[in-house]
Amino acid sequence: MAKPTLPQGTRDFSPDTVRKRNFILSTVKNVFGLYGFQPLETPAMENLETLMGKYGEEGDKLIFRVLNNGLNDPKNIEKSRAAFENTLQGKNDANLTSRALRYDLTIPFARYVAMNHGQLVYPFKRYQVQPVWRADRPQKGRYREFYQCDADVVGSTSLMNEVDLAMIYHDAFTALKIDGYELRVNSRKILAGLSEHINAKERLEEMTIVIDKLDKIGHDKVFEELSRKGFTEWQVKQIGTYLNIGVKNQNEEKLSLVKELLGDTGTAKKGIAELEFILDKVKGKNINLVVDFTLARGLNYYTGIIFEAKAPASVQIGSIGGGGRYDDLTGLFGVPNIPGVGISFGVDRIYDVMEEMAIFPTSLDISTTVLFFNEGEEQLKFVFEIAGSLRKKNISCEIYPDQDKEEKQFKYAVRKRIQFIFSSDLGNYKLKNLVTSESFNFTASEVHTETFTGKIESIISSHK
RNA sequence: GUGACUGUAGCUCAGUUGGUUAGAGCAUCAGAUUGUGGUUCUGAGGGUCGUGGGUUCGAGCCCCAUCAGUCACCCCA
Repeated sequence: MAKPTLPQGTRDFSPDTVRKRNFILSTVKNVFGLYGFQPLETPAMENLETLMGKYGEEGDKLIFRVLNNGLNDPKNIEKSRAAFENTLQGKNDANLTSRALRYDLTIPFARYVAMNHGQLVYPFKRYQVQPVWRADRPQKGRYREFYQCDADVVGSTSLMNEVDLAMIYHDAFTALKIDGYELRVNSRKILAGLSEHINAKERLEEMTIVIDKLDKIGHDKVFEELSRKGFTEWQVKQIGTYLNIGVKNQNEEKLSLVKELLGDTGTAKKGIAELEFILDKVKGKNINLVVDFTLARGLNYYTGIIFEAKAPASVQIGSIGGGGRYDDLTGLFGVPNIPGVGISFGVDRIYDVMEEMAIFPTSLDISTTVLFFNEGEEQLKFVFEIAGSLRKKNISCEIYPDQDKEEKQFKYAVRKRIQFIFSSDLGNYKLKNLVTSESFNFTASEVHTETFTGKIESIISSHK
């Protein structure tokens, strides 16, 4: 038997990690719920056809395909062989692979909306937390299997949806105690306005992709790349003026400067109005919303407001979430005119941020609340009853299964980070808090009364 | 897909210009000690040195191939 290993780019998650991640997810899901979003799940696999062509040429290559079964069935062999030949030519052939693992949550959602658009109640607000798979080559912080956590609202063009989503970011990060996070906001319409302003309307996408790299490669390289792509000196200079506005401090100041620069285009005006609407609505909400004209976001289907959530500068992790508005979610599936806006939380990165800031609640470090030592048949019968009563009170507890040496049972409790142990050695009944080292002793007569479970319960709940 | 680097015990790593029987710490297990908290001591198990070739009297070490992993580019979360 060969050594067991994991497929490239996948991870096991240990109990400690899962507890912490569940804390993040339940906090975020709870906030989604408070804003009227409903949970949705879609299958791990979609028909390959559903996914192909939705993520660009590069994206198609990164889709994990699932091999069909029964290729070697005698009646299929000729078909299989032909399909394989097609595949070698770089074509898809449903006779070889007709299904694939989901690549993101947006396209399956679009597929769901397109399939059910007659039945859905609009505006339809859903959140979805599931793993996705990419056949990318993994590297630091990038995996072939990872979780996405999305919330979208479709069927409404109202900017109140954007306001809600901004508040969701704020409420979730506040609940997680990620102080110092920053929510950047921009509008694609302003970028579109910029492209009109420099007479390069048709090159919006190209320009956006370069601007999006600003954070990583810096102003100089961005200008270089723009020149290399054939933007004229004047155009690059205008883009430079635009990008410099982002350096100014106050949102109002930035808006007035961008009005000066791009106010001559109707598109930019609309974008500015969008930003002003959102800023006005969240005024006084203590939300750290920062207008950032350099924010572009790589994905090209955004058409309006775009968001990016940044981790506190002290942790140097960067983006922990993002999203934006799109005009037409389901057009590709034959159902036109369903606009939407959505956001995503980067769960893995949020985990890293919280780990680095050391802000996970300490209660997450405790696995079981009480361990009952195993000290023989007679005690076992007794503690089994107590354990049962505590569980009914929703207090987690376990009885050590074997009558091992006390030291071994003790070590188990310490290593598993159990908060309390209960032992009854030689008629000396004791509940001990391993976190604070406090002990509570009981006499045999005390222990065998009906109120005893209640006593334990109150000790435990006062130490939470 | 392109490039660079790394593969020695369950884990982290030593291993000299190529030279007897490949080591340490941690972890595991057993025993002893300790009479109340992760102690200490002793011992044991555990390795085809990623795999396959080659050079050599002799390879963990040198050469070639191959596989795996890590990192960077592209792209993205």
